[in-house]
Amino acid sequence: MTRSAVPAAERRGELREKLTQAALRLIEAHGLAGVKARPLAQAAGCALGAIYTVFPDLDALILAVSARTLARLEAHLDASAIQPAPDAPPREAARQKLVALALAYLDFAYAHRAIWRALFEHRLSEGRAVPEWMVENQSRLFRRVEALLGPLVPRLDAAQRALLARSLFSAVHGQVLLGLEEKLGVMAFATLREEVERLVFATIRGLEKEDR
Amino acid sequence: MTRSAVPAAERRGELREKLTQAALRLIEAHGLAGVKARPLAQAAGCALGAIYTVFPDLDALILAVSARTLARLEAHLDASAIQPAPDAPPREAARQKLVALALAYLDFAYAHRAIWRALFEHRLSEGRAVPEWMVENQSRLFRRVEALLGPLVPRLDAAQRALLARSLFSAVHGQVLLGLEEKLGVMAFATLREEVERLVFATIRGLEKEDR
DNA sequence: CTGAGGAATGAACATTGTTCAAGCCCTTTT
DNA sequence: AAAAGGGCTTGAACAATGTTCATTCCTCAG
Repeated sequence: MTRSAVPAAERRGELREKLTQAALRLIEAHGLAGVKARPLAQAAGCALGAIYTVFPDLDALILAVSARTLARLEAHLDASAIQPAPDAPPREAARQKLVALALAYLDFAYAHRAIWRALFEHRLSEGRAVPEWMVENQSRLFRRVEALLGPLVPRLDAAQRALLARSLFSAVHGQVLLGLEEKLGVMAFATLREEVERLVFATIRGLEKEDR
Repeated sequence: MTRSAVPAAERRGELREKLTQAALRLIEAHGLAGVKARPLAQAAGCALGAIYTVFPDLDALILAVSARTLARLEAHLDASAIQPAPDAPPREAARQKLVALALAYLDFAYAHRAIWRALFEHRLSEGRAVPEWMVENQSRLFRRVEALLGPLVPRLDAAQRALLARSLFSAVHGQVLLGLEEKLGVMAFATLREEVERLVFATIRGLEKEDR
């Protein structure tokens, strides 16, 4: 049995951490395509082969970065949650919270463009399954929206609300995605922010009207 | 000067065509990552180096496929346009057309998943500009939406309508994107179709209400 | 018929991710 | 203290890939 001053398990953990950080910085600097084995090893100060002692392959490393990004995103959404006036009617409170959630999502994507993009750009090599903890993490985002829909569309049952939450999230995601894409022509961030707010609000109004 | 039975220019054109078709089939079979130089040459029945006599690199070839995909998409949208009852009020006609447009977009994406995805997955290597004909092609899609917004939000000026069209397109795009993504859990196509219809309709209603 | 010019070819190169035989270092044993 | 054992680390080597370019082959004017 080993009993060195620094246990093997801890050293492995440190290496994992250093590699994850290095990958994160590489993504921020050069996008997903910038994550290459040799620069990674260099940045983490380890041997080329050492990468493969803590990750089965680079895909797994990128997944680790994605997990961290999702955690950061959730923290950001929590921090950005607003507290409507206590005497506001529940409907109005839910509306405000929903708009604030969408804007917080946009803000995060804007502030951390590169790693946010990596979250969605990264496609696993053909035939590899997405780990279920990743699916679970994504579902949590949908559930945030779902929780706010109750007061707005009380006529819908839980299953329909879940679908609607997913749709709403997707719609906002699409706006953020194309809005931040330089490819389609630049758009001032402030303008994009207004557009997201406008569309979310309009959609809520429309949904409420139908539900009534 | 050359004057062979088959002029050089024509042979080049044929090769371009064969390579584009081969790339298209490869994308359909294995996604963007399936577009590799050697299989391409094999499929097109040409030498490896021949690829580089008609395309500067594989990126350009993929762009050629994308151009074709966009053309197909536009043709599909044209073919799917509906003609509302002639006595329907303009507002109602525009609503129906807008919903039909969104559904046609979804249908195309579903029917040609692989090449549709390729349209958006493909990122140019760092620092390369998107050709402006590509930007122009994308803008045409936005303008389709824009044209239908007139009767629905008459209070908005042209610039605001353009922004709104972009937002609407993005929202539908997001729904289609995440809806077809197996990653986030499967969703029956019929359900997705209903969801798109529901959200577009709700959004229109909400927008009209605000505009009134 | 011939040779010059240009076009096509695929071997060779550069850059990747990934593997694994070899060596190093730490622990245990004598 | 020395040596044997064994797991961990290492980076050279391999396979796959995009791209280039010296060579080859073809075409056709003379």
